[in-house]
Amino acid sequence: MSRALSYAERRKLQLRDEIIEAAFDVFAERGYHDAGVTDITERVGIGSSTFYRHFDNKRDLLDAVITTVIDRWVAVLAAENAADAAATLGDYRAQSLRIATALNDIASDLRIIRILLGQITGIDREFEQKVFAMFDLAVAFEAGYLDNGLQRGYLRADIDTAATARAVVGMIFGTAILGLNPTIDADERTETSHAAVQLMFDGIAK
Amino acid sequence: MSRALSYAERRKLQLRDEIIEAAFDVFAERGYHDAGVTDITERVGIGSSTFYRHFDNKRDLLDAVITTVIDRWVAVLAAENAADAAATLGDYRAQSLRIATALNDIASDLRIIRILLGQITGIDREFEQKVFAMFDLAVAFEAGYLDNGLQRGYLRADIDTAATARAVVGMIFGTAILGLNPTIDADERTETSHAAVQLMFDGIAK
Amino acid sequence: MSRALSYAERRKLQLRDEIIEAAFDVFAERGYHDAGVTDITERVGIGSSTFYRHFDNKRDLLDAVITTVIDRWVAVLAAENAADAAATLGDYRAQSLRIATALNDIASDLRIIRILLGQITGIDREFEQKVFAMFDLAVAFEAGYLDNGLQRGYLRADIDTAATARAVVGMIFGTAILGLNPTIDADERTETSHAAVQLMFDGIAK
Amino acid sequence: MSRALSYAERRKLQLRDEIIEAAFDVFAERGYHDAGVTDITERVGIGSSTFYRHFDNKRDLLDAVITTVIDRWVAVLAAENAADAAATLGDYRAQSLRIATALNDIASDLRIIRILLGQITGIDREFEQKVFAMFDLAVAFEAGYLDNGLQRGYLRADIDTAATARAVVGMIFGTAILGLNPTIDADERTETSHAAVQLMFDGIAK
DNA sequence: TATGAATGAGTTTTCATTCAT
DNA sequence: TATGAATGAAAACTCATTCAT
Repeated sequence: MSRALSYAERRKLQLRDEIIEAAFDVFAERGYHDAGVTDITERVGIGSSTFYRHFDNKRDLLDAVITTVIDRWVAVLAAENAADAAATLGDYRAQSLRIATALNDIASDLRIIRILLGQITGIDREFEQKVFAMFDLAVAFEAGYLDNGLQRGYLRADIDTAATARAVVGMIFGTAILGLNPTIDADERTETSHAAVQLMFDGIAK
Repeated sequence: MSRALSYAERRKLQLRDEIIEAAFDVFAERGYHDAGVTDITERVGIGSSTFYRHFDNKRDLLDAVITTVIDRWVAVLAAENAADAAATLGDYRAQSLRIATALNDIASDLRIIRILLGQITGIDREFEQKVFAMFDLAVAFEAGYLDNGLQRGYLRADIDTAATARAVVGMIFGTAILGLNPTIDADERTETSHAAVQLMFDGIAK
Repeated sequence: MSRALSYAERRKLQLRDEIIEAAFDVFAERGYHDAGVTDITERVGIGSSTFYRHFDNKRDLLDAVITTVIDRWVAVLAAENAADAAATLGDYRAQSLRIATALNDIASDLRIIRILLGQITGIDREFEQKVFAMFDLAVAFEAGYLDNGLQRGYLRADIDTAATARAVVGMIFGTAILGLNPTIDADERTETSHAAVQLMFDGIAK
Repeated sequence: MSRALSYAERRKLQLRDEIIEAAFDVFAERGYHDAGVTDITERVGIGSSTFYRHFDNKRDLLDAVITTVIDRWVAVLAAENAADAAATLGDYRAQSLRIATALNDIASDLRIIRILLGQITGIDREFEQKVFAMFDLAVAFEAGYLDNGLQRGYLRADIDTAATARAVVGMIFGTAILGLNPTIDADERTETSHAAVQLMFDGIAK
């Protein structure tokens, strides 16, 4: 049983969170490489070396940032984690819309997309692997849903669930990246999200 | 009529191309920021300053690289530029498969995806804009195809062509990014591509 | 009323001054171009990048150096700034000797002459302009003295005060440059200074 | 007896002179350090390595330039080399005016002043020594004239000829440097020159 | 012989991280 | 504990000089 945190300890955790929050801004605005540690500490209003009481180094901060983000994504997926929850096509469509909406909410914080999806290959291999692991997880979830739908018989029998799961997940993250384009506004992002769900279920053919 | 190039001029262009080719490797392997100019010149087997006879600076080289790439992508799209070419759903499906296959061929050079899609927000705003402009172009093409299909009457009347075009293009580039994952092999990438086309036309619903 | 400086602020200003002082040595010994930033930081005993906490760049340091010097020169001239102070030829001769002695004292720090007069056209146009502006100021002062002497009637009526002022100022700085010659010792510099004053007032004709 | 030069030899010497002439422009405009070898070769219209057929290196070219200049200065002084030529004050004054005019003519080519007097301490010790040697020579000449005048009895008996010679030579070169100031025009330079001669003989006192 | 492409040593400058206060 | 001054390693870039054609 963990004892209650002392004031100082709570204060420390809070400052850590403030740093992470500032890092969201700065990493998103300038990109990881261009973002200076002092850019972040100045935004928080602390001295630059205080940063090192909370993180080992700049790379460590990025880890904290993406862990926070990935946890949130995974939570959304996990909230719907009963792969066999959808008994009918209607259930599944409703579930998919819930997920799409939830993910869209997260993605509406464009900083996250900029940091996580915008520089996948621009940091280092470890970073890449983390993002790919998240992709894998999403694909596994999606494949589970599709397999369930096949078993239940409400999906086409001829779909390759693994490949289709990748296509669906690719569409989710791909549209999120397109949504970074400043020429696209929030409404258009929502419309795109809905179009993606319709595409997924019904396709475009008459 | 441009006169024939002298030997020296051809030699110069050839070296320029060798540098660009090496940059494909190095930028893809290490990312733009981590790639040193000397990493590239060493791979070509030239002195570091020779580089500067061919490019103004490292950033200028990246421009040459992405221009090369974007030109190739656009050429693929432009090769199918008759938006009204597809008279029937079958035509359109065939056309889409051709494009998907061509893009997949390009994307099979994973270096391109790593450089162009892997660090969109990690370089600078100008780089971002170039990639987004390419996305816009692809979306405009796709929307044209869809509008044609609507007019011809072989597509569902209820689709939002703009939003659907974004969903389709997002799927294309999104699956390309997923394809960077080393756990995915070339066959799986092809399967994903086919699944994407099927998804697009028929959806998953029975 | 400016509040007292904190210890850290004083420390910072002191280090800045130490860098400037080292720059006097190094710029004088090696010339601006040949002087490396590390030559200066090593002399101060600091790391090379510490320099950049105090100056924007090497050129900025030169500005600080010459500003310091020009301020000193101007202070000497300004200390005698009452152009109409000399009522008689004797007064004026005494005043001229005072100025000559004061300038000679400054010029005895040969580093100053080496930096300021030794590379007038060797840095950039901005540097040139600053030195020329200082010359102009000296000429204006001198012309003021001469005009006063004409009015008071103790100078030859036929002198062209503007041209003569340039000749006098040219002599001052010209002899300072000759004084850089290592074959000339301090005594000879003083003698030259006195000869210059005598020349100025009496000429050489019997 | 040197045999006549072949065409090729004459051509080579001519090109050498063209390079020197271009160097006058470029060294004067940009200063020695900022002047690139290619700036000079481009002005001549030759390839950069052709330069090295005529000069060992960039520094060697500067030597050729200043040797040319110093030779010209010395020729002017040597043209008047009979130190005992002036039998009367009038003779000497006339001689001084001739020298002043001749030097002024040379100095009207401001490039020379910019190169030779503008960066005395900005190149290296050898350059400095050459300029100082030229100063010494001029001082020795001037001291010879003054000694002659003393002996002949047409100059003040109380002048320190060595120190006065330095003052006079300092005035000559000092006013030449002031003349670089773009606010001073050719007429003013001539007036300054005359004022300097008058100052030298008569001083300013009534 | 003349060329200009290639060279690499050298310099300035940046920034994540450490340390003295 | 918090600070920010100090650090030094690293990297882009320049240019006098050489070399292959």
